[in-house]
Amino acid sequence: MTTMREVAVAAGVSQKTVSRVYNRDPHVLAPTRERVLRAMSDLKYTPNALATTFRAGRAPVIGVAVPDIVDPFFGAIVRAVDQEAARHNMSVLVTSIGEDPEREAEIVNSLLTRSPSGLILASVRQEQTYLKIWLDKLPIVFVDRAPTGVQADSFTDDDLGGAHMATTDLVRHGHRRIGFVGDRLSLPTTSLRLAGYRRALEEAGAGFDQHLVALGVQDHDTALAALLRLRGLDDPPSAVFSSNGRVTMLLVPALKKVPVAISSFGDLPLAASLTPPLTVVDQDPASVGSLAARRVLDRLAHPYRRYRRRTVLQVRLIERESCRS
Amino acid sequence: MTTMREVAVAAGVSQKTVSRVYNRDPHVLAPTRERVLRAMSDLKYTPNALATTFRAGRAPVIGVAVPDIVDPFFGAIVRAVDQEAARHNMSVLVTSIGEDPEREAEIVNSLLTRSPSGLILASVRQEQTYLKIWLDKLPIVFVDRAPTGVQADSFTDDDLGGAHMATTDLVRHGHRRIGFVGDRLSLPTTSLRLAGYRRALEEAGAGFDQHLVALGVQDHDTALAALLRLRGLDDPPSAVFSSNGRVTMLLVPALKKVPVAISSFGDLPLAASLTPPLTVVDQDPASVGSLAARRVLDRLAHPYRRYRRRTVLQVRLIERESCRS
DNA sequence: TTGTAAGCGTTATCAC
DNA sequence: GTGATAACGCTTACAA
Repeated sequence: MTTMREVAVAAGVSQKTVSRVYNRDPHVLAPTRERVLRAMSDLKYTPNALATTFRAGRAPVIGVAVPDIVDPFFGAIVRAVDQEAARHNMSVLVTSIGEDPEREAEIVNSLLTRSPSGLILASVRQEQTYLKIWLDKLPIVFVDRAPTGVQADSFTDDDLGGAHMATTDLVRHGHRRIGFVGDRLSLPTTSLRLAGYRRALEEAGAGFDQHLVALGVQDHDTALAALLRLRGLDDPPSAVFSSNGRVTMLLVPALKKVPVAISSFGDLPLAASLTPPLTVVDQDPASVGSLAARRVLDRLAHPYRRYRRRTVLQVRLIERESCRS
Repeated sequence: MTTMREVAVAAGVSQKTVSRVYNRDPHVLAPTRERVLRAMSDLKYTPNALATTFRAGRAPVIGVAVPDIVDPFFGAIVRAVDQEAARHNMSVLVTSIGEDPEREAEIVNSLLTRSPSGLILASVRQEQTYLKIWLDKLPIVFVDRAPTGVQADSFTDDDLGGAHMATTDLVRHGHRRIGFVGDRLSLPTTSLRLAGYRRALEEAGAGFDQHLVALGVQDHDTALAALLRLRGLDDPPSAVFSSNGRVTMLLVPALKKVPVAISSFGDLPLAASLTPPLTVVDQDPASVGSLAARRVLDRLAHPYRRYRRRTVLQVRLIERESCRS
């Protein structure tokens, strides 16, 4: 790798002049610039990005931490961030947190150690106070789940509204007993969706029944168990509302054994091709990722500008047939 | 952030001694080490990773470039790399290449500019000679698709064998006219799978018919068009073999309009829950990612050791009902 | 307009 | 065993 110093020698100028030319500083005479440019191309000069980064004190990189990059929802967020970042000559440092809240701080801190210029996070924790020491060092933007215990930007979906919409839709299709199947109430998405579900039921005069709430779904076994428990109730539900796409993915195979109408918060890749086609609340993760990335970039470009902290994106119901049954 | 210099002053030693203590150099007297360690914890010393990286000349990072991170196949590779990397205090720089071969070099070169310690690549190009200048600078490992025009490690699946297996299975279910639906023959995966398909047909005495090969599938429209063209043949196929998971994802919705038996190279998230359940060749992308990451790490740890260049992983057929028709 | 010198925080060299 | 000094490649401050 050839360095600025070498280019400087070749062009018969100082290192600083090469730096100026490279960085398009106008204070260089045209002929000088020509000489330097020639030397640069002759020697195939490429700047050492590591040195620039070191100098700058931060890497031209956006860190992204999500529960699971294989989940198409989070995958879409990461891809959108990547595209937005690429436009600004930035790269994306990703990591999958997993579902264990205990490990998050360690994983994210290790990501932050790499001095990214910004962080985009879908936290699996109930509070994120461990991030406090970082808040004044780089822009941190929460996606999908708003922060608790720290002040930071967030782009989330209208969890309450979406759940309300989906539940109301089930009621409209004649369901009175509707189960809620989810993972952990410690996640704001889940608790908000439960709230939306509950409100819809109450508004419909169908009443809220704690027994219809089945939490703790983590894998195929717990998903099946949840459905079996609901079916075993004295007054079993005729439909269930699944609180997120991951849970729905686990629930779908179990529906073969425990058929029941279903509506899902979160779209799935082949939702329309299932039998019956799945009714879902569509979330547009690409927009979330894109907005989050742009916010990071905006904050870097305009450190003192003020922004709206919390942005809630609208969701829409895609009615298909699984809500009937 | 406190620096080594500050720790050195606090402990009354030289900067180099702090460095030695931090790096567990045994050539430090116990009492000296104690003093330094105390100073480090008093001042909450954390090394500046950017400086270390600059010094080292490469970042503790593995670059990963895949066509599309949202594709669960590639997502699983990325996640596996991430897990393996994390164990070695490395991070992962990802990027989605897209499907345009023209853009790959630019995208991957920009990733390489960040000086990752290694690169894992699922190329969308027919040849990768643009990587030649990098080969002696960092370990490059190809996944899913073996390299052409450059010598590098690769972890791929048994494309020919898997396609042969799936096609033979279709024949066993009574199909004689079997279509091949794919994307681009310039991808080694596609051409190898076509070869396996062809060999299976010839071995079965069913003969190979060029008209049964439908390429160019890129989206829902082209997928449907491919099926329609095949159905319109004088002697239409009773089954199709889909050359990869992405194509299958596009084909599945079209099957509603053009029903035909199908078998897919590449598993899908809800393959077993479709109607009919999809017969697939299962690929285990997590192993591919994990092996690739370990190879990168091994090469970094043992620069002069020799390794097998090409590793082909076995695949297995998961028989479900879509192959019947 | 151009150049000199210093410095970012770490590690390597080589004395002592 | 420990430390002074230089070096990595770039940018900033300041001079000329």
